[in-house]
Amino acid sequence: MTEKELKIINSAINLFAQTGYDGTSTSIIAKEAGVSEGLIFKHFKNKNGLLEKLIEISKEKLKDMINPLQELSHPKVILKYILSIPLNIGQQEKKLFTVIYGVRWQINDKRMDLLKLFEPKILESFKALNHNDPISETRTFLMILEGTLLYVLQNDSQDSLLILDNLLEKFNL
Amino acid sequence: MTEKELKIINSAINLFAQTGYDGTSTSIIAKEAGVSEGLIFKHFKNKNGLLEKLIEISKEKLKDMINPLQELSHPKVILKYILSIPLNIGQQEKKLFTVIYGVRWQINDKRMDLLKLFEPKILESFKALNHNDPISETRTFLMILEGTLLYVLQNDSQDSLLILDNLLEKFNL
Amino acid sequence: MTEKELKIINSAINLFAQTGYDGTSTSIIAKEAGVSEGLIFKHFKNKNGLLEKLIEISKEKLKDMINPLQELSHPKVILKYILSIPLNIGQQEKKLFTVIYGVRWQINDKRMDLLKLFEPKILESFKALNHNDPISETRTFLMILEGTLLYVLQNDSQDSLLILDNLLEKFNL
Amino acid sequence: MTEKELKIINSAINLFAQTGYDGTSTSIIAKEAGVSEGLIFKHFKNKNGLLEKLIEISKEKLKDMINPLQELSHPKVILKYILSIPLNIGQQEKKLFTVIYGVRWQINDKRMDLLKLFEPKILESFKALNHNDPISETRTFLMILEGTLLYVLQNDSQDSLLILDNLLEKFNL
DNA sequence: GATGAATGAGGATTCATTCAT
DNA sequence: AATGAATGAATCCTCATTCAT
Repeated sequence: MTEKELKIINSAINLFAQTGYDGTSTSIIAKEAGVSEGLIFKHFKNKNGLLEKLIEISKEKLKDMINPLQELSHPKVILKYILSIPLNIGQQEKKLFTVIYGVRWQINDKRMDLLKLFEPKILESFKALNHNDPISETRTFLMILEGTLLYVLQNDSQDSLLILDNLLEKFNL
Repeated sequence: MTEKELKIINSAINLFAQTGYDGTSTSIIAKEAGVSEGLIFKHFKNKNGLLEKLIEISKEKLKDMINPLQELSHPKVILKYILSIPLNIGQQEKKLFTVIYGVRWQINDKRMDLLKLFEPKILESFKALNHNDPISETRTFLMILEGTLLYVLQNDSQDSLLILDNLLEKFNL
Repeated sequence: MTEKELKIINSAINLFAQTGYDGTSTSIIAKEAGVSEGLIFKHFKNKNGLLEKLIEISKEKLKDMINPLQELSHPKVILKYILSIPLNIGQQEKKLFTVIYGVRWQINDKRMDLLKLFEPKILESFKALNHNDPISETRTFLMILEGTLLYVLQNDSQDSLLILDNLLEKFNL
Repeated sequence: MTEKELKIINSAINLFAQTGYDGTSTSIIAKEAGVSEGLIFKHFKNKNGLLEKLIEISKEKLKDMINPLQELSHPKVILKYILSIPLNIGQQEKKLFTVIYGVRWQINDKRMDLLKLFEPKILESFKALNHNDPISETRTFLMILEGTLLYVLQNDSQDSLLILDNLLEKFNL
């Protein structure tokens, strides 16, 4: 990955997050990145190829967030940790996820359902806790997780802790 | 409102919901509506004017959903009712809200925050219930409400009742 | 067919004949025609659609050349007439056929084989003349017809009559 | 001439013959040749330089075809031989000539008129045969020669002998 | 109210070409 | 000799929008 390739990616993240995929021209991306427009196509083949790259990067980031889960064993701790994820994401991740959400409504692709990645872990945890309807509870958990993520993406709130406490209580965690 | 005007609106709702605002050309809308392209501009001035119309319609629909609330007095009943709203919306509303969500990420406009409309009622209800932190609880309630709406928009689920029960329990309703 | 549509077609014929299909940009065509570039695409969908139109027109012209054949009955007269066709085409037809020939090497399409249209008439005539191998003779006739057309397209010769006489002699016509 | 240079030339012949000069990008040529795109420009300066090389090669091939003529003395034999040339060319030559023909309509260059090379020999032969209008007959001969070449380039026919016989008869050869 | 011909700016993409290594 | 990253002009095409009828 050359330096200019990286600059393109970063400009794309910023611009797609601000003005959306369709609303961002490749020429602006190039200008912002200080790069010729042609280079975008050399590296990513397509404007869409550039988007695909961002999706791929998002997946990587999410996997990095899941990794620590492997070392946790207690189900309550696992669920706590998952619920805290949306409230702890950094600026770069926020932008990336904003891009994904902005595009999700045009592109019907399972890969867009980022949080689905957590489903197995959540289900397994509720089972371990002997919840009487773990499947429903998992669905609700995911819905709330998504609501939280959406809130964070749009509000840059400071009271993450307060929000988290409130949510934990709802799930007796 | 002429018949052709209505056809334009309906085509716009369907197409914007499917392929997004930017992804839908005025020419396709016209073709779908069986109407000349020029007519769209006669009636709505702009492609954006057409979108504004859809937003306006969405607001109307939401107000229709809030109206019954005026006749309810018991706070628990009010909150129950609000939570049930996303789970009971019809096909047309679903499409409209999908349009709004698809556009929300490019257009930073308070009017896009549809559910904010319910905030006063929710806050008032939690206060009436003597909740010890009604403001936080309202925020959480709204987050979950949005998570629910998102889920409904994307999954056309059949078990609305199950989901609702599960959510009510979380708020002791 | 509007006036501007016609202007586009004429500019296309001239430019394609001069600089080839690939060598002619839609923007030059538009400029030459005194028309906005977009109009080309409104009317012909594609640059290729414009080419298709020219091919279609060429076919029409050829059919107009064949029509008089229906009224001829004597096989020798028919063959004479066909051989004279390349030598009598006008300026506009010359340009059109030049376009077709210029494009024929990239596009492998039966429709490009203009002279094939005459094959049935030629074969029928040689049969009527009791030629001992009418199929071979037809092939040779077509080869020579094409050689003649090519010569005319590239040389704007004045001695059509001389050439024709020479050819007629070869076929005992 | 390095091995890679040769590979470039061969790829160019194949691709230009298939999709035309304009229709073939230097990048495809490079890919097909298994070579970096830059190398094309190192060796041939230009895309056009590459074409010039192919034209040059074509001339060589034609000269190789003419050479045996020097050893022939009888005019009828000479004309026979010339007429047989288009019917005996190999695959590689076919492709090369197809390239030339494809480009001939854009580039107005005498060098494109391949068969002109034979003119002196043909004229001289008809004179030796005491033809009463050797100039006209030469022109006709060249026209037919070109028609034959065109036929061969487009039809990969198997009955070369039959065609040749038929042509010879037309010239009393 | 309605049409459809016409516009022109802007968009994604391709392509020949250069240059440092 | 050979690579491959990088360029920027040019190309085809789309799209919102206007206007005469």
